[in-house]
Amino acid sequence: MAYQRPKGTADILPGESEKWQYVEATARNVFKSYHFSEVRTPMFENFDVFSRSVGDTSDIVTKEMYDFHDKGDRHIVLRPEGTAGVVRAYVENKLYGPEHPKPVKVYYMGPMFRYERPQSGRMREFHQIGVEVFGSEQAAVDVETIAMAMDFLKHCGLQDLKLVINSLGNIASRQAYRQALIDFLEPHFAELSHDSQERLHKNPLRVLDSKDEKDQAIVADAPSILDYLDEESTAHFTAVKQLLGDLDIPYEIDANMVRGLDYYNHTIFEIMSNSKAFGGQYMTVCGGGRYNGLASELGGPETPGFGFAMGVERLLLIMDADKVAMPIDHALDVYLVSIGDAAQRANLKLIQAIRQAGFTAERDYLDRKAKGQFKTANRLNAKVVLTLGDSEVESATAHLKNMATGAEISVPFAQITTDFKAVYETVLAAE
RNA sequence: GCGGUAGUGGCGAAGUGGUUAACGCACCGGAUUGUGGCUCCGGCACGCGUGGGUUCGAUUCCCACCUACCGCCCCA
Repeated sequence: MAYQRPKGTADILPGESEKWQYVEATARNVFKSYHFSEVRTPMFENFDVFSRSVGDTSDIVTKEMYDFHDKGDRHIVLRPEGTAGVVRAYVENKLYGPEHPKPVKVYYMGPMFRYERPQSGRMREFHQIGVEVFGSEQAAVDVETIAMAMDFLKHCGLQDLKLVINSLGNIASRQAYRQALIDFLEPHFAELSHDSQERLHKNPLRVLDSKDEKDQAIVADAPSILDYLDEESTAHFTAVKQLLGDLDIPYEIDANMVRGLDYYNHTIFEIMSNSKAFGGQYMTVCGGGRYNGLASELGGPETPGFGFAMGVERLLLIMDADKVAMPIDHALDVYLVSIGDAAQRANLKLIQAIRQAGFTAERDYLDRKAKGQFKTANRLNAKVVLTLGDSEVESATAHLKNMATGAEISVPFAQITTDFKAVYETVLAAE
């Protein structure tokens, strides 16, 4: 094989691309009903946009970014996630200005890049559908946005979803907890896994997330962040839980759940699926939360924010495993069969007229025999086949065959070019 | 970054240190000068992931690399 696609990338071919379109269209529809608008930001940003926002001790920044220096010696990175760029755009374009009604609600969909070892549901170039809401601290924003994510996944046919929430509290609460956690873990330092030792001082919350058994045993007795929430943080989290209850959205609280990105505070959540696609294990399809303070971190005014992102590859994996039926439209209205050069020429005008009339039409381009052309028409599921040979060209009349019934009728060219809709209906009615 | 498994035509899949690399599906052609299904006949890998090495000879043995899949790490 002369050329191969880069490791961890995929070609999304016809047959597969229709599924992507369906998922994307579903997202647009659902998001529209919540009054979100699309935003499109660059696929690469300055390095600082991510190191500032995602956190320079995060795994994403320390080892997973596709970064390089361009010909102007700018330090560029292919975006590893969507939020930072959207926040940058929000600030740079002053969407915080008074002429923009608050909250500003946007969604995006597109490729993200992380330098990782590919696995099922994890690619180096992968795709996310995400949303961001700027300008409101209200718990209703958290809850409605979570509800929208659930809504979307249900529209995609997903069953058995589990919503897990937690609160990281505001900056003060988080700082207090961070210290408490360090104080708790330090006596156990020698027993911790290597990774957790590394993280203890850089990002102790991540130790909570460790899958190492010994770490988990230690962490089991660690203080809970929920006990360190101050009054404001508690009030917010309580409101979130109440509103989820009002909407009858079931959820679990996992006080050990953290996020890989540093910018989160207050509510964080994940939506998980235990689909066969992941061997019955729970796998996260959607993750997000609140990120008050990120906009100011990127040079804008203090602005509360809330958002989520979901992995399209993972979503599609689940939909495949769960055999979700997608209404994919492959309909071909007309296939044109022509025998001989004169017929081919005549067909050109007819097929264009048919397409202009709003019908889907295909023909043969390989000079195949009539039989071969009919076989193709059949395989493409053409509803009607229009046949043309020398005699038809002479009489300026085409044969139209109803492929379902086998009935055939003759129609003058003039009628086909001027009113194909009527012709088509006549053929379909032919027994 | 670490560990494991694998890589033969468009797809699935057999196979061997040595003349022409099974078979199935798909596709193309013919039987049927211009009509879909079935059947029958015929065609379809100068090649066995890539590059080296061993050998008189390698798809088969050895090494490296690449890629995919699974797990770790982490995440969507």
